[in-house]
Amino acid sequence: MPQASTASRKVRAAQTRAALLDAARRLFSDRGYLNTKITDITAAAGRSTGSFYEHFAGKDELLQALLAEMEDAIDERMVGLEHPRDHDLTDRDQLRDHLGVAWTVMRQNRPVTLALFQAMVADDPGTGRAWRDLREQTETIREHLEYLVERGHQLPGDPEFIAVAMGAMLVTLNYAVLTPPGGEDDRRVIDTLTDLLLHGLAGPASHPADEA
Amino acid sequence: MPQASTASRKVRAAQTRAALLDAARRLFSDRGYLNTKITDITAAAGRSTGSFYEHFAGKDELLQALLAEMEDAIDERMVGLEHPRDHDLTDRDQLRDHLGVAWTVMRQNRPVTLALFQAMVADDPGTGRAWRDLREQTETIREHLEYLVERGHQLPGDPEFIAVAMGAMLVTLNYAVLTPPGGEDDRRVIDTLTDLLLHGLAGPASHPADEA
DNA sequence: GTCTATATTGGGATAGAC
DNA sequence: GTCTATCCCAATATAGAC
Repeated sequence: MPQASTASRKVRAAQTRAALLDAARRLFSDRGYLNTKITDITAAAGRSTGSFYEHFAGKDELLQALLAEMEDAIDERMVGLEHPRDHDLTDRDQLRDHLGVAWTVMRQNRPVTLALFQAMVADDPGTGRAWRDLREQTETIREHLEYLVERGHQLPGDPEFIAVAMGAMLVTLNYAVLTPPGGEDDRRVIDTLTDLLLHGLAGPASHPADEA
Repeated sequence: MPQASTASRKVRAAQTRAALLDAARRLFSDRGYLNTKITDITAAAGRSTGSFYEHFAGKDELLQALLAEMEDAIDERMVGLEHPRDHDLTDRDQLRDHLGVAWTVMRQNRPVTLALFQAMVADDPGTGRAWRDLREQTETIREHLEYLVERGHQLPGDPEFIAVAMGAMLVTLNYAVLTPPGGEDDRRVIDTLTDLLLHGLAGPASHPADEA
């Protein structure tokens, strides 16, 4: 049975770990993952370098921990929500819903999504990691698109490619757009992307009847 | 007036410079810009480190030189080609033409475009460089979109944002797609992107009359 | 201009006291 | 577990002979 001192030791360890993760998040969203040094994190967290390695083997492992935390948070919010394969992405509301969730999650976890993006791009291009990562991240979208194809809908091309292309646009915009999350800007982004991806630059075709 | 030995000296210097640029191009497309060390370049070029600094102040300056070479090559091929603002990107042929040129140029200069992409993403996110770069690279598209708006066409959102979103998709796909340039794959990519951006996932609207 | 050899530095990682 | 102090190396950059 743990003594009081042992327990308190554990608590402090957890505090340190949390402080490191928190400092990392703050730094990542500002200077980015690549330019943030381990010493920057420890300094911002008010801990020592030695202490860092007691908790993480390196910066990449810390990023994995942040990712795990993010996924836990998402799972918690999504608990019990069914997500059947047969969503119709050519339905505006359903498409908007998907893009909205994706965008919101990315924005709310910007330090992490941004770090993952940098890590992906910093890797050697020849490894094909970028395609693999994008493919994984857009798995759900791909399934929905494949479902559409099965039902006889004519997509502009290969579902896998289209899904990756959509993902590429989203993650890069998430990186490039600086406006703070949760505001009016997010709504506008989601609306624009929805309409762009639904009907393209040409817009919803105005039926001859409408013009009369 | 330069002597024979002086001229030959200049020639050898130019050769070295060219060898360094060439080696860099080869390495960039494989391991990427960020992971390529200056010593890698000099080794691949069969020159010494000291010699490198005689030609470039650093890796970033070498990249600028590569960029300049690329722009020269483009200018040369585009010489005399008018590019009026009043292109209609809701016309399939014109849209496809723009996307095709953009994609082909990126692919043919993949070492450079890839390096520029990595450099853009590696920068601190807070500086807004990503948005600025994407905005610049899509200037032509933006102008065409603004022209459409002026003519009363309803775009899915702000022209600047749409142009950047299109650029984000293109440059990230250029990074992620590994297939060699110039092949059948390029044609398919261009076709898919054209149709996706023209009419979206829903596809060209089938008029009620067509279904009868 | 190009080379070899060396200086320099930033930052990741560990040793050992507490 | 946390700290301070130190080691270590990779990679940049320079010095100086040729």
